Amino acid sequence: MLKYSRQREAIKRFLMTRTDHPTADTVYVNIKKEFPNISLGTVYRNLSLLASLGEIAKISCGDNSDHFDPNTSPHYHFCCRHCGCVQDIPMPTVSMLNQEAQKQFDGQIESHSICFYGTCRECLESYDLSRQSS
Amino acid sequence: MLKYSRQREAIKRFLMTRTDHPTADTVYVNIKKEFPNISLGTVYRNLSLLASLGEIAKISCGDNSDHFDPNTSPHYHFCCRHCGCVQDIPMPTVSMLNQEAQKQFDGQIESHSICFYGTCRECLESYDLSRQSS
DNA sequence: GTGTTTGCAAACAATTTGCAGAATT
DNA sequence: AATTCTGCAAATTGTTTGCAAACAC
Repeated sequence: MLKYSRQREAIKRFLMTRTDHPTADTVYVNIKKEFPNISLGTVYRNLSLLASLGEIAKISCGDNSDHFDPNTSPHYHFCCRHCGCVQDIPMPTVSMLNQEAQKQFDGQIESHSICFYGTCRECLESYDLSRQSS
Repeated sequence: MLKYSRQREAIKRFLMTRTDHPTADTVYVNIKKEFPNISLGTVYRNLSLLASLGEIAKISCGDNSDHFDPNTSPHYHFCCRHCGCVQDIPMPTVSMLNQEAQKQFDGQIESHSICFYGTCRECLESYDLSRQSS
C-alpha cells in the first residue's frame, strides 16, 4: 500500500512548475532548497515510482540521462544537439504510425516515441551573434 | 588523420553480419573470438569513432545501453518491452514529420528518430505457450 | 504496531579516459 | 620518425540498493 510522503509530493509539485523536463539531478538540486537533507536515492526512487504510477513520464532522448515530464498525455519531444535541452513539440501525435508500423511487423506494437533533433532557438541565436561579431 | 586498424575493421565487419543491433558489450564478447586481447575500451572508442564518421548508427531506445546499427540510412526501430531486443521496422520514413514539427517550433529541426514499443513475436509466442499450459 | 519511506553509503552498470607500448603511415 | 591506436586499469557518470531509523496509517 502506498503511503504519503512529503518528499514525493514536493518532487511532483516541482516537476509541475517546469516545462524543461528536468533530469533526476536537476530535481535533486532544486528540491534540496525545500528539503536540505533529501538524498539523491530518494529522488530516483520517487521519480521511478511516480513514473510507474503513470503520474509523470520518463523521457530517454539519447543523451545519457533520463528526463522527467509532468505531462503524461502522448506528445513528442525535441532535443537540442548543442545544449542538450529538451522541449515539447506542439504537434498532433500520429497514432496511425502504430498501425503503419504494424503492417509488416509480426510482433505487437503498443506505442511509439518520437524525438526530433536539431538546434534550439537559444543556440541558433548565439550562433547568429557569433557570426555577426566575426 | 585516421589510421587503419584491424580491430576497427573487425568491429565494423562484425556489425555488418548482424541485424539485431548489438550493444557495445555484445560486440566485445564476439570480437574477442578474433582478438582475444581486445579491450572493452577499444570497442567503445571504435564504435563512437565509426558512429561519428557516419559509418554506423548509434541507437538509444531507452533501455540503458546503446545499440549499434550498420545500416545508416534512416529507418525506424522497435524495442521489445519484455526481452529488450531491438529490431528494424520495415516502413517508409516520414520525412514530412520534420516539416510538421517545424510549423510551431522556433528552433531548427534537422532529424527525428522513432522507436516503437510492444512485444516481439518470440515473446508473444512464449506468452501463448504459457497460457495454453495453464 | 505494521508497513512504507527516508537518508546515507556502498554497489552497480555503462561508458570514458590517462598512459605507456604497439601498430600504421 | 611521427602520429594514431591499443590494452589495461582507473575514473566518471547515471542509477540502484541494503540497512537502520523516521514517518504514515
